[in-house]
Amino acid sequence: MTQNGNTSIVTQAASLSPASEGKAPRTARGEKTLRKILDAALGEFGEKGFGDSSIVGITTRAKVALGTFYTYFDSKEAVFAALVGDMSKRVRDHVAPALGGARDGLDAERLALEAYLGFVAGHKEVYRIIDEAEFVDPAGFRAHYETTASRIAGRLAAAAGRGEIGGADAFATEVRAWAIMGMNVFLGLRFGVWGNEPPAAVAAEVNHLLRTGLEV
Amino acid sequence: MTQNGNTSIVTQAASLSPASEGKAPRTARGEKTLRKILDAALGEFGEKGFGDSSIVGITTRAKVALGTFYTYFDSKEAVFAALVGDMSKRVRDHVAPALGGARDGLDAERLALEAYLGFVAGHKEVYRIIDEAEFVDPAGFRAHYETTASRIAGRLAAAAGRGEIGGADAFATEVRAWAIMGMNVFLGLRFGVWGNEPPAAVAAEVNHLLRTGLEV
DNA sequence: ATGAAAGTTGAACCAACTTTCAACTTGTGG
DNA sequence: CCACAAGTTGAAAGTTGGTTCAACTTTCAT
Repeated sequence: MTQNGNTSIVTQAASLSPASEGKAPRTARGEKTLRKILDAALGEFGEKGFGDSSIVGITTRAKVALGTFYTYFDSKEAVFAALVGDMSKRVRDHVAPALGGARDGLDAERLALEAYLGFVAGHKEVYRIIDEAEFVDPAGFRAHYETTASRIAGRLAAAAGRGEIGGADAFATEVRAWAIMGMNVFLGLRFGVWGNEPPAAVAAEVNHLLRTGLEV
Repeated sequence: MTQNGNTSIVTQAASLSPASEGKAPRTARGEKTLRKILDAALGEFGEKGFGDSSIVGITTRAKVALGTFYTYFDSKEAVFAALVGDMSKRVRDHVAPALGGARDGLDAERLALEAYLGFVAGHKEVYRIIDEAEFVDPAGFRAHYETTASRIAGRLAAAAGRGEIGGADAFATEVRAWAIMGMNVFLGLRFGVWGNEPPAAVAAEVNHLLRTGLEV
């Protein structure tokens, strides 16, 4: 339940290996070790949270010596920050392709929520890392949500441009974007992390709300 | 900016002094000390976050000896949990009265958001404590949001009963409630904690969305 | 007034981590 | 095939901060 079958979620994140300043691996061996550490860190942080995690815990999981950790990172905070970046990208990369078959702007939001809920259910650790970033890596946290909100706002503006939804100035658009993002995140917590209700059902209900509102 | 003028937000929370099991104060003096510790803890946690806070930091702020802390609490986690309970109640107590003059069910939600935004702007520490509870006091965190969601769901059900909004089964009502709550929390972060846009403007925009949706 | 209960104090103890480092191993380019 | 750079190792030093406790002070009921 805690971990997904795939051992290396980080590995999939291709080239980007954001180690600490001036600590990038220079050989294939080093790169492999760095990945092992990142994977282990994801597991450790996801399971225990930042506070109860330790570097020994990470290196033990990664099956490398304690000192090796410092070859790639300056501190516990640094690995965490690296992970936040990776996870942020990972969520984006999972949701983006789902928008392809959208019939209109609001359908895109429905698909986005559905994809997000599915992702969260399968990767609770990722949800947790991003949430905890508020306290461990505030800059990364803020960057993640501001980027996400901008993306939503962009979609809304496009839909407004196509005459699908009511137009709005910059302020109203930002309010709408943050509202939608907040909905998504909390629905992810309730129906993805805590419960496991079918994403499509949740997304459908939300889409109805988004389209026509609640008033009779 | 960090702290509000009022020294003792906890003090206002009247009687409830949720110290650790079997550690309730039995005299007036003890009660006063407990309040000093709770106030200091709120300041410490709100400023530094749980991880960077220390019990020495708390007792220093409270101007009591280190050992005194353990007269009322079993651990750092225990004070935090006590605070989460207090803060949860505090938010509720600030929002509830604002609903009084609502014209209808959805107007109540508008007023609730407006009151919440105002509260958050003035008490960023409270927002932070509740958010960090996800990792320090998961049970308290969950209780807070489940309670809040139930309250919103109750209001929606009542509005539906009065024929103001479209009816919905239990599932749909819960989805709606969590969606509204998520919106509120994220708007609180963006426009209350990070920015300070006028609550009324934000709430008005959201209410429009909630009433008639985005579709033209 | 008085003694038992409640509360306060802070030095000292201790467990848990982070971080460093000098020796050792592996891989690779010339 | 050799030499040097890159990477790895884990014991040990160093730090931090939570928790304990026995002595001391204050409160309050009788």
